[in-house]
Amino acid sequence: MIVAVALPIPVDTAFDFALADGRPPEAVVGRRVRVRFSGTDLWGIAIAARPEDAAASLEPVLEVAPPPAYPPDLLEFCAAVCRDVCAPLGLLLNRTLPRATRRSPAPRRIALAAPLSDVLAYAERMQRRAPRQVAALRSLLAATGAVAETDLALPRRSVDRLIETGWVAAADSAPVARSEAPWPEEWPRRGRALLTAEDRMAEYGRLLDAVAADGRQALILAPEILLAHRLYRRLAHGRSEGALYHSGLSDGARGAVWERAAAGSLPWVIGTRSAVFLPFRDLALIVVDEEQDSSHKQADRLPYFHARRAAELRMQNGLLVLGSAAPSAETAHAVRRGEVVRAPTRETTRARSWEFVPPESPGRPLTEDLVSRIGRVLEAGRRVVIGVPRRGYFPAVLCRACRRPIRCDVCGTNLSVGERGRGAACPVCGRAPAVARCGHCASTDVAFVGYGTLRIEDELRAHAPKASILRVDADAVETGSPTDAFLERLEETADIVLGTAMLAKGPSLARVGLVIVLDVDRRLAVPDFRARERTLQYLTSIAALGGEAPVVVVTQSPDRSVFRFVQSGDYEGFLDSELADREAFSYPPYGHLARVVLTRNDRGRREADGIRLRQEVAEASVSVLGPARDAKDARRAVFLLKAERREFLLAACGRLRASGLPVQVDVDPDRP
DNA sequence: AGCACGCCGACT
DNA sequence: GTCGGCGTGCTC
Repeated sequence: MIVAVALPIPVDTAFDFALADGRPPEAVVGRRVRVRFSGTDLWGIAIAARPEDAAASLEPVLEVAPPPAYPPDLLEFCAAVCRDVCAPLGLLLNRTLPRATRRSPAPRRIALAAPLSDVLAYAERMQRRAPRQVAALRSLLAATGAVAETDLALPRRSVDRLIETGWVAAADSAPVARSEAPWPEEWPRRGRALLTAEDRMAEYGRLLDAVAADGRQALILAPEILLAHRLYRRLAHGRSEGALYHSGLSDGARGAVWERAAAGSLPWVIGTRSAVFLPFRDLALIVVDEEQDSSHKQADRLPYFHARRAAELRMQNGLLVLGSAAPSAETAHAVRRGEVVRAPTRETTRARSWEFVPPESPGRPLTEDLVSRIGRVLEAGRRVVIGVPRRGYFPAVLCRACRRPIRCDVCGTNLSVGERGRGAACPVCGRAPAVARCGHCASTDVAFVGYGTLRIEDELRAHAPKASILRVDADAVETGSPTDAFLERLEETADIVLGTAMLAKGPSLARVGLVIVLDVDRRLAVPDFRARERTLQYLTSIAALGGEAPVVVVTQSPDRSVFRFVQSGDYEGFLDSELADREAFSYPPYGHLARVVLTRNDRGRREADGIRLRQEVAEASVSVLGPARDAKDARRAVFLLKAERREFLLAACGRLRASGLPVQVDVDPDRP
């Protein structure tokens, strides 16, 4: 048998190896296999098997791992996702499948997993060498369907061996406990629907119960581990048998969920984007919660895929629910085209008052009026929520003479002041020069400029010394993933909660009397065609933290149209103007983008390759923008490919990847 | 992604 | 004369 193996390397081809241990193809396709490749041992995923050709003299498959494994339909889905984003399949397959671990024994039901004629031939051959395995096979041949392992009265090892070699598979374990919940009549059973209520939890719960009542499976995707945990805590209450799944779990824990999903004994899973690749048997529902959140896009490593789009590809025979109080332009566009239906919204948007006020001065956001309002709110026993755009103390250090930023001698990053009472330091390499000196005019007369969470915290302490203040930013939550304990503090103790964008993902808080958003202009000035959309979404979610509390937004230009739409709650009006803008420049959802990063040390070669890159695309229906300089890495030239039709864009990306140019391709980038 | 090969600058 | 830097190309 020749086995095609997808290796964990960024190439599009699978590599062929030979396997001659007599096992059937079903027992190797989808499994992890070990092979000798380019001088080293590598684990890959077997994606196909075919009978041996006469001439083939290939390296052998050295080892076939026991389950978890990919069922054939899941391999096909993974391939479809990779085709959709022009990414190498081998990386996806190898990063997604949990590694096999020794699992605690659980009672199993097993069934034959290969054609009867093959089983008979194998039993014949193995009669002497493995009599107990053959005995098990004969019992299964005699039975109709699955058999409880305990009924075979054979050593567990023999059955393990049969499962490992693929002759036998774990069958559906105990049937899923069925609830009586009927399918909610206002929900379609298939297609795509948008749910815009601020609190969507109860609706998700009803849907989970309805899916369980049908004996099918449901998946809820959250943009981050923390949010998945929060959904799980609220939805698992009173519902047994479900599971949480994300990349932060151990291989053992992920493998256990994987196997339960494959066996069909798992009615629901709540997880992050990797959960879309679980081997569900019969998926009736996928919910993509906070569908507008860019964390649904895997942007840090290949494959660069978006969980919302993967969920669309995955959901063939059921309902896809997109949940968001402020949907993405992509989803809103699909609603207008009738591809997505609006789900019933039980709760109308909360009535809340919005004010847009200018700061005291550019460097001093809190006006006297705001300070006294904060005091009154605290005195009334209510809390204040404050959104600050940056962490640290002074985000910028400028030369007073030439107004240029002071840069780090070592890495060239602009210096800032990260902690109170400290001097300027490099936020990247940590270097703190004894004397900050301007690299341009050599002046040592520098100005500390702007404000971050720490400086606002200091100011508030001065104004309200008795108030307890909780700061939510990357420094306060350390590893970037707030713990449950941290969230409890957020919910219970603080009079003033202030934080960066991280705060907007927090749980809604009780007793809030005022929400303040500082320097929203910074968000609107980001060079990203989604800046307006993202700003509106940020305002929506931070306002939701405070329930019906009034919101004060500090901005230098209170008359911007986006604020008018926020104030009147006219989200549809905002979308009209936003979609018109996107259409004018063929941005998503009217056009498709790919971000192509070309990395080359030598400037001359980089420029020559840039020209070659344009030649490789050479397609009238795909425009190439750039190269733009990468802010962080001078060796990288960034191009943006834009096309109205996706197939042309994907074809161009495919040519680029095959061209040998040192490029990385990100289809549907979350930023331009 | 690794890993080996190959071609150019600073050392014993 | 070599050691080792990176740029290039290949892997069943």
